[in-house]
Amino acid sequence: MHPLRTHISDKVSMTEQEFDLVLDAFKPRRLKKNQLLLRPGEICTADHFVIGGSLRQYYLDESGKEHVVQFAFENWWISDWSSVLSKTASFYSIEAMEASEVLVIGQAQLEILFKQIPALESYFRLIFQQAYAAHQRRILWLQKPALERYRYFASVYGYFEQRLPQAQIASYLGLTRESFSRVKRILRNEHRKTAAG
Amino acid sequence: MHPLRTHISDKVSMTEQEFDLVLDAFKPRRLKKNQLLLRPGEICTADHFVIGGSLRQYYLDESGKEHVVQFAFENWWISDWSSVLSKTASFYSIEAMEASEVLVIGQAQLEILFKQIPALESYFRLIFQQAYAAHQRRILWLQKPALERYRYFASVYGYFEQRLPQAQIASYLGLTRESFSRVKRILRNEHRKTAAG
DNA sequence: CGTTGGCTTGAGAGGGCTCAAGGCCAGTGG
DNA sequence: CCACTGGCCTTGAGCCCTCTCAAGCCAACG
Repeated sequence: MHPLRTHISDKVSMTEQEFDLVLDAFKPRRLKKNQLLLRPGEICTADHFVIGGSLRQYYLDESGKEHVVQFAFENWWISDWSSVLSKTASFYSIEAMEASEVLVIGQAQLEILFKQIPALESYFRLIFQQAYAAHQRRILWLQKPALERYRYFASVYGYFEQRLPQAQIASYLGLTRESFSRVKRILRNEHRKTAAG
Repeated sequence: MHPLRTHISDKVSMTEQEFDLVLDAFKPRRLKKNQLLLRPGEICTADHFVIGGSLRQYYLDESGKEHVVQFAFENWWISDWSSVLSKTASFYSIEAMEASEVLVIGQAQLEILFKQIPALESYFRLIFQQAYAAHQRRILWLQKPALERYRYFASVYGYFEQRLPQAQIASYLGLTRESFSRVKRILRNEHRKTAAG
């Protein structure tokens, strides 16, 4: 079954015909490593469903530092919904971290589909609801010290962690690479002690 | 016009009959100052639309400190959607900061209405989409130094600021009361200089 | 083998925290 | 009318965590 179909079926029920309609509205797009899917200053007009690879959404601050706000892997959605909704310039970049493939759907197209297929709107309502809840949790643990942040990250992102460069994880955790490196050393030492008994 | 009707009409179009159906599904609830609308450990099963007053949603950490994640004023929605969705115990409290009145709707009831009135689901989809975008922005400025956080807060929350106790604002900004107090002094001094020329 | 990218280590600085007082009302009761 | 109280905000001193800046290390690659 198509990965998008699987993902939708996990949340709402949709007929084959409806899903075919949905799938027709998407265009596939391949991205090379480090290629940008969205550039800051552009108005984002589409949503993207990740078929393969991994992407990150980040903000470039005044001093040129990158702040990762979001990752996306297989079966995740990624977009700057703030820009889409308000039709204003995005201040985020979305970049492929590995060679990736995404399915693209324009917001206008999506709105049309919502009218035809209420179940699709239910699905997106759930997606946003979950994303919102996840971000609320993230705000909480961003206020904890570095070590706990990392522990939480490791527990939530589990095996994805291995696919991510340290610098990206550090940024996502709101840490510098250096501090992140030190945090990991502390954890390593704890494990050594535990292992040694 | 009913405040909820106004709020819905700003985002989607809905007939009188549909809106009457919606409104019938709500129950009003009055809260005294400091009264809890949601207690940690409870499963949250409802959404709440604020008619009057103000509420805050906060997390009590292991050391007993409160972390405000969200405020709600007139015409805002507030709930622990994470708990609603997953039907698990909430780790948030929602408390009235002033004597307040909210309209309550159970999630089950809401799902039924979604089936009957697709426009309502559109409305909620938009609400969540906006809430998500707002939280993403919040994550960004939570990483900036205290002064900038406060400036941003003041620019976004504008006149609500006067209705909020300092301690709540401090917590929302991820600061202690003391640090927040110092930040405000710095800003006052800046203004004095500017005013004096 | 030099370069480049990604990770680690070190030393010093600084922003925000903790703990502990101190000030300023508004409300209350003598 | 005034002292007392409790809530709320401010101030101060010292500390700690994380940042910055600067090297150093290692593996991959040309």
